[in-house]
Amino acid sequence: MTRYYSEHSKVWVSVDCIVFGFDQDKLKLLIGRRQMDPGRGEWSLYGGFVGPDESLDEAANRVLLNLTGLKKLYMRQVGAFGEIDRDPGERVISVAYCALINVKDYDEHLLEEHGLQWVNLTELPKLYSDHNNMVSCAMKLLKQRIKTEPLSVNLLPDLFTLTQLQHVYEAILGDEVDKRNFRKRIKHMDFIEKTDLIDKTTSKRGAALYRYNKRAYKGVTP
Amino acid sequence: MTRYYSEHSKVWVSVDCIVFGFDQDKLKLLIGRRQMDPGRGEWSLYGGFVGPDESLDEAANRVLLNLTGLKKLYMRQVGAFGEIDRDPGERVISVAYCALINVKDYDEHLLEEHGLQWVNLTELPKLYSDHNNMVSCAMKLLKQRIKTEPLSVNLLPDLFTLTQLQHVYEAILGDEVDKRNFRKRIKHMDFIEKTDLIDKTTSKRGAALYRYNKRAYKGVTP
DNA sequence: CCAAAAGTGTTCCGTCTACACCCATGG
DNA sequence: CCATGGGTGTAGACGGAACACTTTTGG
Repeated sequence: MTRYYSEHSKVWVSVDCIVFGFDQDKLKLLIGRRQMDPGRGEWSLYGGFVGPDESLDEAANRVLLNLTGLKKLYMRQVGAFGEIDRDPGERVISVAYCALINVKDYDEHLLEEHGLQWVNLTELPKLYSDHNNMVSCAMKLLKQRIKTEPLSVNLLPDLFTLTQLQHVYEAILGDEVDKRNFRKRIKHMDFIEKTDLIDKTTSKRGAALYRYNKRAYKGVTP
Repeated sequence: MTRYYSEHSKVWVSVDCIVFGFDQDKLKLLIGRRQMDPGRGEWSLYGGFVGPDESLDEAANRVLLNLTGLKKLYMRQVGAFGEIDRDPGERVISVAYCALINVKDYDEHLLEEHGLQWVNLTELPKLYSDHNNMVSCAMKLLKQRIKTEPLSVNLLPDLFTLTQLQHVYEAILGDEVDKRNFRKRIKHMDFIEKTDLIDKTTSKRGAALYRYNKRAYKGVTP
């Protein structure tokens, strides 16, 4: 089995998932209390070791499926983190992935089952190991990508109002956006289409519901 | 030693270096014939395994130092590549790094010593494993970053003419750039400063030499 | 009838783009 | 004196930013 590279040493490789959600006009992060040593009880991203028979992407998908019950999430690699002492226990290299999900899709009882919480990104506690660093790298990516990719729809239900969509932009960019300019920009995006449906829950007048049309998206997928 | 994670399996982790150079108005890549099995003799990026006592960045720096004799190169992580069968020999996860160097700084006899060649990026052969894929990921990054970072100066000598600089942009973007607009843009960049020196080797009239002023660079360093 | 959110256009300014000619000089 | 690469300015297009009022209706 060890035919070629046996003189070199192996290391543990893990994946850590940065799961962003959106609720109450805020960006949230899914974190939990670490359930193993070392660092048991510390706030931490959810992760897992990469097995011998799965690729990095597969490992990340497995962890995310386990965590959310959802397949086919929006998921992107953030990067590899390999400082020698990043993990207090052993030498572990970790590849961070970020995922975007709609908090409402998230099965509430999974929170308890895994001891997880949605926390506001602005109120993030100190996390285990270098996880805070991973989160800020992921945020940088997000801010860049939201300009070119229709990321935002991954954080919303299938049908959403333009006001909701605007709140997602504002939460990611950390800045206010002009409503009229925003709506003008959205009009030019073919992959966000108006439906005939109206949402009456948030206002007396009612707001038009929009939908993401994946097929119409002709963007770069880097 | 194996205190915490012993029930999980380890994998080999390597770093692969995508070394870009610039010469004769073309972007070049440093590749060599692979000197070990499997794949001995195939064109390949230069890489190495990550040792137990070095971080990923340290491993990449070690490989690059070994390869170029140069420290303090411009170097950035491209990403982790972890398909299960990406390496024909064994399961190896590789983290790709890209570096930019000035071909003229490169010690020619290292080429022979390592069996390396500078090849035009446009004439890249099939490389070992998924190295072609790594190269195209690195190119994408480069194209993005050249818009916000003064990457280009890493590919040139300490003193350079604006025409040379323009050729670097053109090579990276793969497109022609208008000379007047380009020079206008450069004027606004404080970190590229004119010197009193004149280069007479490329034209009869002579061209002003410019220099990169690192201290004046107040950009994002992501 | 009024509070609360939805919806809608215009103007201005800065940035990017297209474009063509003169300059200096070595050979 | 001429071929070669170096160097310069202006006008129009385009996109982003600032900005305020009307509409609808549940309570």
